[in-house]
Amino acid sequence: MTTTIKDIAKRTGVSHSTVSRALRGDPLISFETAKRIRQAAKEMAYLPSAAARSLKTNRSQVLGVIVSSIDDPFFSEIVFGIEEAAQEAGYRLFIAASQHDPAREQKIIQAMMEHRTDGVIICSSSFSSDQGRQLLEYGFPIVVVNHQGAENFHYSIFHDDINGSRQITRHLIDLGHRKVAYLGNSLSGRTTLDRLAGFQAEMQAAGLTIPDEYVHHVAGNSPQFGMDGSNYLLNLKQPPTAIVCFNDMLAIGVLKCCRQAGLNVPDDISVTGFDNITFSAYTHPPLTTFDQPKQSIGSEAARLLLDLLDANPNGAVFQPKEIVLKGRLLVRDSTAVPSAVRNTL
Amino acid sequence: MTTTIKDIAKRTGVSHSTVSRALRGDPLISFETAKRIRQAAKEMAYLPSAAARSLKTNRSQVLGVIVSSIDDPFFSEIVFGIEEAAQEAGYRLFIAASQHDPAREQKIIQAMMEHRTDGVIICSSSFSSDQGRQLLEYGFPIVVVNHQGAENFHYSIFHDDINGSRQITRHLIDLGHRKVAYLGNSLSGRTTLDRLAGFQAEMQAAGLTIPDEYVHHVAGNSPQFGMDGSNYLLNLKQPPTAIVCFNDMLAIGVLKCCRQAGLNVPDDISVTGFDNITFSAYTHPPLTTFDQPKQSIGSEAARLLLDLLDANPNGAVFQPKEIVLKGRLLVRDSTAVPSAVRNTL
DNA sequence: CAGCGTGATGCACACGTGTGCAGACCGGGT
DNA sequence: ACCCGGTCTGCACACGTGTGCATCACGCTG
Repeated sequence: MTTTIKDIAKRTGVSHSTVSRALRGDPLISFETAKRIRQAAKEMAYLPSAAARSLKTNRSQVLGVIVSSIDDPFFSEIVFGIEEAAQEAGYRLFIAASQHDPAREQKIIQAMMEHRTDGVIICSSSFSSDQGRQLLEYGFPIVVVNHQGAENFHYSIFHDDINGSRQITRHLIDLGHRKVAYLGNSLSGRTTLDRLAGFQAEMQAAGLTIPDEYVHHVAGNSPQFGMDGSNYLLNLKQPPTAIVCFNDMLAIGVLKCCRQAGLNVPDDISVTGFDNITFSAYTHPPLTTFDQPKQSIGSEAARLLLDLLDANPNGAVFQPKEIVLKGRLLVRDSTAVPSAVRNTL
Repeated sequence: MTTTIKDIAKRTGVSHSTVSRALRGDPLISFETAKRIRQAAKEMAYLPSAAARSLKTNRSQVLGVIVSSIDDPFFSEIVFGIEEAAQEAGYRLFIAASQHDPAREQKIIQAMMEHRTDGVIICSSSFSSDQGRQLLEYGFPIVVVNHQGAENFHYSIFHDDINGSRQITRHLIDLGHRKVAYLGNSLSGRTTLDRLAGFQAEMQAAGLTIPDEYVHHVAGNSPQFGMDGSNYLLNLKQPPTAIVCFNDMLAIGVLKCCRQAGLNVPDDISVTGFDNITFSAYTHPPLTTFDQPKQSIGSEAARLLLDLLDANPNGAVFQPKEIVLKGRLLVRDSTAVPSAVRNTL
């Protein structure tokens, strides 16, 4: 059996309320008594029951985290940031992966509500707005990561993807590329659209047109999908001289596909990624990418949510808040002057 | 306010006990009443309070998962397997990363105990036996993944690393390698020792000796550590013709280091990994590795734990159980006949 | 008509913790 | 002697759910 405050009360000869107060550090209890009680608690290896406390206080000290998939390194790093911040504040994490499956999402939401999670952080790109509304109706503080459906929720934190994508594109244009394609992931919703928008904006600013077939979407994030997508692009009548990939995962597949097609990166074709996941530094050639501060995004999201929790009990409705983080262009070796231009030098 | 069974009781004109029974599907309640109650519950958007239930039943429907680090793809995939199995059985996951930090581990354990987690799965390589004992004393069912300190716990599930490592080593020996080095991760405890043992056993079986300086350990799992380690090995007076790496993460760093040193893999030197993480198929050259069934390991661990939970309430002590899973050698392009041998052909 | 069994429901308590309120105790000032 | 204020502690109830037991209505049998 686990020991309870009643056991401690019996042993120290006080009431269980006194024990409760003493352990919570209530100044009502005299120092001497509190000391005795703490001592006894330690000796009896007392551990408070989170269930009982949460039942009484309506606070679970748990944050829910909904993520598209755990084994995507991008999300892993964000979760890492969340965990750091949560841990520090004495909160625990309740993590679940939606796997782009609506039925599964529904179960996750239900579970989080049943556990009376204090708040929820959504990093799932495919999160439906119906389900978001459902959470909101229950009064859950929600923070959205990565701009996903941010208009429905009031608190969000995201990376400036449009700007990042513009920088990537600018970099390629500066190198002399004119025929640039975009490879997106149709499952990534808003994020892929933002990056596409940045790409288009910068191309347009440079007076360059984008043939329809140069914008291609695949339905997943793995390198395998990157290979599929680049297969398509490389087999166009007019293949591009550079491919802007939605993220590093796809780019890694693109690199492999190019190699298999006998193309040398970056001499024959340039490839860019996005996110700067760990492995992007170890591809061959190392990937030019946009370094998104993933860990900061996670920890900022957690902090924002925690702030909301501190304020909400008053019933005070916060101002909607958006935090935008900026990353930086990381030029490595997968991009270079296109061969056509090089030959004219 | 959230609705409770009392609210439903008031609305349907029955007692709260009847509601409780009806919703739990107790056959004591007449079909008609149960139907009315279920209907009302749905209309009122009732969601049971996990805290209250868990307080009363002493079951939280939550499994604790302790992992070394979330952003290591190897662990991510194991967690993925755990989640699949847990979700199916109606259990939730409580994930925490120890980051090889004992203080942090202590906090994690405490949190899990306070939440009265139904059971714990430990995937953390650096988990101290003190803390394990602490968990056991509290009567937690524990399943250990990857052989880590399995002798202290009664239920474990792991991959046959010794055999896998032998196969990898055998493969290199068959190719003609005689000067083979092992690059381990000193933080991975038992796992790295098993793989080292397999390596040594197979080398010995082939009548080959291993110079002391051919066994080298680094203190982490990132590719960067792999680069550090291979830097050491390549600068020996007698550098090896093949490097057996503890895992893919290290191997990925080794590949990069070799390239930077102007060495061609596999023509100049062979490199092997272990685990078959997603990226090992996309390195250049694609990595020869040992495919460990990570997802199965996770789901098997969860299933074993769930079995324990079903049985334990009776107080019946289970037989200790070890489940050993086997993987398979995956020969890709990072290994080849050593140049010295090739030249004599 | 009494007695009994059966099926459906309510009563009351329990789980472990937190908290408003009352009350006990003590010392000091009139 | 009385009162007052301050300090400390206990009583009792609450949180939402689950469950043993008593209760009640009903129909059947002898």
